[in-house]
Amino acid sequence: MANPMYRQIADGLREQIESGGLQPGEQLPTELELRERYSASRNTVRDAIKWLMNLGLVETRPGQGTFVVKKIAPFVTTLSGDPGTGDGVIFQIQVSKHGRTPYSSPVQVEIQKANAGVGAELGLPEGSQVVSRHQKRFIDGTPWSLQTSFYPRGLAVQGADDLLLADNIEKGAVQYLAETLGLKQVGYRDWITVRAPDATEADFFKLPQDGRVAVFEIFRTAFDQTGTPMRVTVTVFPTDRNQFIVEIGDAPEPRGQQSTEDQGS
Amino acid sequence: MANPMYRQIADGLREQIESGGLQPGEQLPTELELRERYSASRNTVRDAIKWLMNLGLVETRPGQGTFVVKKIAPFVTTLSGDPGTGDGVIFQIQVSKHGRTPYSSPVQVEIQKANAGVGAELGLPEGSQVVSRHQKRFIDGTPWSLQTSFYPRGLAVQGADDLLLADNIEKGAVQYLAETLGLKQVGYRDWITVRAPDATEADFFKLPQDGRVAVFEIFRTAFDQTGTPMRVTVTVFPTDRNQFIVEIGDAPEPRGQQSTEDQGS
DNA sequence: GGGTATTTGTCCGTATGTATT
DNA sequence: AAATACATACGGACAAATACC
Repeated sequence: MANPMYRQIADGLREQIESGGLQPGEQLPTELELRERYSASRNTVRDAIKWLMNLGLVETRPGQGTFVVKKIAPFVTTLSGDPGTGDGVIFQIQVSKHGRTPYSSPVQVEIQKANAGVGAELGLPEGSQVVSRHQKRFIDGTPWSLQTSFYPRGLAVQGADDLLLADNIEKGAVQYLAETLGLKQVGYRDWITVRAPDATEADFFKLPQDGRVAVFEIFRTAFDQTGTPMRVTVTVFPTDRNQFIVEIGDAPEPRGQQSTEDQGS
Repeated sequence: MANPMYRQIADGLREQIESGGLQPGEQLPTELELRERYSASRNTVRDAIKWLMNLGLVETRPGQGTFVVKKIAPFVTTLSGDPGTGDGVIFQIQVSKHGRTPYSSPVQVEIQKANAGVGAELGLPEGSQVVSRHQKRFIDGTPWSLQTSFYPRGLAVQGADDLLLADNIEKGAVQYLAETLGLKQVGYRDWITVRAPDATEADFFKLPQDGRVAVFEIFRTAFDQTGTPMRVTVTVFPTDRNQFIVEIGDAPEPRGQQSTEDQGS
């Protein structure tokens, strides 16, 4: 009896879940029933359920019960796309291609002082101003990613006025910059990290506030034909519904989205 | 008073941590002290600390106390390397280049029946046999990743006998296959997911068993000059000490590892 | 090694609040 | 309004891990 009782209870339930005895979406016995079944106090049963919650296996709904989590059908984004295309356009294309419905919110534009990370990445002097363009993205109505692009303020001054327009740029900001300023995006570097969501992100993605579900944070720095960084785009994706693909060298087309276990809705 | 008391206590402590009032590695007040400071019961104080633990801000050590977590200096792996080089060689090069010390355990070789995922990815019929080569990797003595490569059993039969040797192949398995069978790796596809670690992984990486710290799982399918998959490599990396970079098109060299906040030891 | 104090971990019982049906 | 089920909060008891003498 090495393990504490709440772990044994948790393991028992876990086995039922992983063996399929309890299907995704199905309700677990109530705390009272578990208390009797395992001859434990209600608090001990609750500890077991908290453990399973931290593992992401179950979720509780006050007034209803405890349920086996249904996995969200993940969306797979290919990071190694055309080096000359903007992120918004890529999102629309990739999502549509898989028969799902993309939606991008109107762009929220601000002029900000660059913070340390973005300023350094863009190669701007301390305290420079940047144009920030923020968007929320959805797939099939589900909140999917939060994206903010930063452009040097100088670009807008040099003639790319529409960068300051609080509206989607039809052909994408990258294409627009190519047409107005001759700035061609010839490559980018993505820096991928995983962290706990902040309160705003948890709220938007409807994630639990306690940080159980982490988010990807992808910093994309894009370069023009002179090797100068022309934008930094920071996109945040919940890890419970996003996966990524990178293709290097010659790789045949994948056979479609690996839908691990699409447990539908 | 919208928030429950344990959240208020947690927020108070959180502010002290994020403002720097409590430094990484520093000990928090004991449960007894917090109980008096906030006029709450010990269990309520413990709920507050559990909340902070889930957020990854503190850790508890039985018999000692509760401490602000010290972040591990992350290692950044570039996924978009030379399309013709194997993963083991890349690991050695990249880690050494940043002045850190790589170590790869001896290879553990097994012949297995391919599971559904690997078999499909390699394009093998149901139930085919594969050679599995497993390695543990460390950086500066810290467990860093678990890697398993799968090769079609046929390759060993066709003359690549050393695939079955339980030992590191000096120049890397990929180079070895090129020399013996003329199989050149010309590209690969990485599929990046994040999930909770299983018990074995949590144990090896010294992660908490409750799944607070997630792991990256990267499926790399590598292709030979005929477009045929020649290997599948699955690597697991804890998200608390790993980040990734992908470079597409023309991107200048990064200025070195972004050492977010290297909070030393 | 032993003994003791400190600190967190587990487990119990109970009461009351809040969300949902 | 009533019943059900989870959420919060309190108090107490003992166990286990650690540090120190």
